[in-house]
Amino acid sequence: MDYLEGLNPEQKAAVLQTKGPVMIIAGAGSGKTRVITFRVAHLIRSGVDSFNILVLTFTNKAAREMRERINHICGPEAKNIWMGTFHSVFAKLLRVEADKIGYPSNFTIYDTDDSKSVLRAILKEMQLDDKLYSVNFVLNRISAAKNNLVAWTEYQQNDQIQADDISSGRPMMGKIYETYAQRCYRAGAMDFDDLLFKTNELLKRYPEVLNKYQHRFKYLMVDEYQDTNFSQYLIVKRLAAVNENICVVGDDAQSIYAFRGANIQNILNFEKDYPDLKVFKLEQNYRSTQNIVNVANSVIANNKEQLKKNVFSEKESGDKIKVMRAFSDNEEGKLVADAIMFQRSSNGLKWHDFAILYRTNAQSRSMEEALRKNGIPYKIYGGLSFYQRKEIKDLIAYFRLTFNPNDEEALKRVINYPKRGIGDTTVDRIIVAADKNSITPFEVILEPHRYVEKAPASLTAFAVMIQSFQVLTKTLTAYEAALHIAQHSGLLKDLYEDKSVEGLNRYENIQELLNGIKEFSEREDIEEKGLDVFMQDVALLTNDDKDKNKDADTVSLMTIHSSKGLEFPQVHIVGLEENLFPSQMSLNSRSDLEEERRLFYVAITRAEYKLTISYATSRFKFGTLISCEPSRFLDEIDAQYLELDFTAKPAPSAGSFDDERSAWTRKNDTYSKPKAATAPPVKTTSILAKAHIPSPDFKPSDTTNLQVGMQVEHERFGFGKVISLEGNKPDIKATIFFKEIGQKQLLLKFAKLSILSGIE
DNA sequence: CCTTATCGCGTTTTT
DNA sequence: CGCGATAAGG
Repeated sequence: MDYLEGLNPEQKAAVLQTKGPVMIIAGAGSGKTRVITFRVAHLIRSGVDSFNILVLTFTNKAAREMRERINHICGPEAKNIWMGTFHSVFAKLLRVEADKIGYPSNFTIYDTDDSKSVLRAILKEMQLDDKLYSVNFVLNRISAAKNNLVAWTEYQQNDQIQADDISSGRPMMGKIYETYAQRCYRAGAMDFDDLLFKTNELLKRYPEVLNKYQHRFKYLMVDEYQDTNFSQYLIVKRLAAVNENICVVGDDAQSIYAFRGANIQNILNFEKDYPDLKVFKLEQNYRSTQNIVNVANSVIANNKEQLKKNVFSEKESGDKIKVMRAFSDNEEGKLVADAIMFQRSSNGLKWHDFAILYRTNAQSRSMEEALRKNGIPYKIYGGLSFYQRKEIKDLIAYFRLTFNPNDEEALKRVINYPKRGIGDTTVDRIIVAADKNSITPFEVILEPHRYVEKAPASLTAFAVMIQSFQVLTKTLTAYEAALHIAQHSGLLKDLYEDKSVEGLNRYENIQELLNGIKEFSEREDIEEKGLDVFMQDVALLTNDDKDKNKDADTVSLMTIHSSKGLEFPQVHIVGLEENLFPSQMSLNSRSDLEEERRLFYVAITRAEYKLTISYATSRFKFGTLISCEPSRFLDEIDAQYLELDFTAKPAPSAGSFDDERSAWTRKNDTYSKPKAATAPPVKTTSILAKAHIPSPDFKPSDTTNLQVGMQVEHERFGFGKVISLEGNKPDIKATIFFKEIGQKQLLLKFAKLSILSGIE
C-alpha cells in the first residue's frame, strides 16, 4: 500500500473512507486529484470490481488524466472504470436505453450552435421581436428550465414562471420551449441539457433501469461538485440511493459556473441529504508560496457565502505579487512579454512555465501580438475548438445526416453545400411541407414531387447520395467511410479548389480530421470501428482533446475558466479593470459579483511561486478606444503582499505616483493619448463607392432592342456606352463601359437602364 | 438562385 | 473590429 505513503493524515483518511457518503472539501492546490485517483486505486486494490465504479468529472481532460494516473497504479483495470464528464457518461447510457424514451440510439447531440439555429427558425416562424426574444436569452431560459428539471408542460403550467415571463414582456416563452422540444425530438436530437434532463426522465420513469444502474455503479465519485446543477445533483442522488457509497469532491470557493446553472447549494447542503456524512477538509496548499495563498485568502474573504476553511501553505513566503500598469492593452501585452522573457532568461525557465490568464477570450489578441513580436512561442487553449470550425462542422454534418437523416440542422447545413442548386426558398418549402404532413424534412426529400411543387431534380440526387452513404458506412471502416463521404459529397473538391490562404487552411483541417478518424480506425483497443462509433461523442469532444504536441515548450494562454485545475510556476493575470474583471454583467447582484471574485481566486491560485497582475488604463473595445479604471479587486488585496511596478510611463504629462496606495485608487488618471504604437482609430469607411445620383427624369427603358454603341444611364453606375451584347433571349448580357466606374457586365433582364441615345 | 454590399449587433465564462 | 443576418444586384 505504498501509494498511501505520500499522503498527509487528512488526505489519507479521505482515501481510506471508502464506504458511505463522503464529502471532501479540497482547497486550491491541496492535492485533490491525488486523493481522488488514490481513492479509486484503493477501491480497486481492496477488491472492488472496477466495473462497479463511476467517476464523474468536469472536463474530458480531467477524466483522461485521472485514468492515466490510475492506470499507473492499478494497471489495465483502469480501463473498465466508467469515467468521464456527466455529459459523455450519460450520453453513453442514453444510447443504450434510448428506445425507452422514444429516441433512436443514434440520436444526434446538438451543440449550442445547433440549438440557436433551431431557435432562430422558430422565432422567425412565430414572428416574434428578435430584440425582446433574443436567441441568447431564450436559450438561456430554456436551459435554466431544463437544468431545474422543468419540462415544457410544467413550464406552461407553473404560475410563477408564467408571471415572470409576462412581466418581462415575453409571454410566448412557454410556446417557444414547447416547439423547440418537439423540433429536437422530431430531429432525433438532444441538446447538452437534454443529456442530463432525459437521463433524469429515464431514471424516474423506469425503476428497473434505475435499479440496474444503481447496482452497476456501487461506488460513485464526483469531482468539482461545486459546479454541478440541480439536474446533475439529482442523477447522482438517484444512482447513489441504494448503496450510498457516494463521494463528492469540491471547493465552494472555486465555484465559477453558476452562470450556466451550477448550484453552490449542492455542496453547501450535502449534509442534509446524508446525515451520516463524513467530511474531510484538505486545507494545506502544496502548490503555492505563502504570499500567493495569503493574497488568495484575503480576496476570497470578501465573499459572504462560503464554507469556512483555512487554506495555508508551508512553502517559503516567496516573492510579493507584482502589479503592473499599462496605458493600453497593447502596452500591457508588451509588458507581459518583456516580463516573461526576463524571467525566463534570468531564472533558466522554460516557456511552458508561464501562463497568461484573462477574463475574456477577446483579450488574447493583444497578448498574442506582443508574444509574436518577441518571437515567444505560445499556445492558446480554448477559444474556438477544432470541432467548431465551419469546415469540420460541415463534414461532420454529412456524417450526422448519414446516421440520422432526421437531423434537421445537419440537413440544413449541407443540403446546399457544396452548391447544388437548392436554395433557401426550396429549403423553406421542404420544411413547410414537412410540418404540414407531420413528417421529417428528409422524408419530404425522398419523395419531393409528392410534397413540393417545383422540386429541383438535384433534390432527389441529394437524397440518393445520402442513402448511398448510409449503405456504404455499414461495411466500411470509419476512415474509409469518412473519406468516401468527404469526396463524394464534393466537399473535399470544393475546399481543394479554394486556393486562398484560409481555403488551404480549411483543406488541411479536413485532412487533419480524416487523419484523426484514421487513427481511430486503427486503434486496437476498440472492437467496433465504424464511423457511427466515432460519431457517438464527437459533439462532446472539445478544445483540450487533440492537442497532439502538448509537450511543446510554449507559453499558455487561456481564460481563467479553462485554467481551473491547472498550475504554472509563473502566472500573469491580465486585464484587472472595472467592467472587464469584474465583468460588467456581474455588477448587478451580489451573488454574481461573488462568483467573479471566486474566479479571481481561481486565477490567483494557479500560480506556484510568481504571480503578476496587470491592468491597462485604456483599451480597444469594439474597435473604439475606451478608458478603464483599475479593478476593485486590486483594492481588496492587502497591500503588504504587493509590489507595484509603474515604471511604464505614459507620455510626459502623466503625474508621478509617489503615494503608491493612491496610485490606482485615484480614479481620474488622465493620460495623453496612447503613443504611436496604438494607432489612432482611423475610420476607413468605404465612401469610395460614391453612388451615382440618377438624373431627375431617370426612367428605365425597355431594353429588348438595345444595341452596341448606344449611350445609357444606370441608376447607380451612371452614364456609359454599350460595348457588346451576348447570350440568348431572356439572358442577354451586356458589356457596358461606364464613365465613372469602368467596364461592367449586366444582365438585361435585371439591370435598370435608361437609353439616352441611339448609335453614334 | 447566387453573389456582394451594408447594417447592426455584441463579449463573460463552457459541457 | 468582426461576425452573421439581410437586402439588392446580377
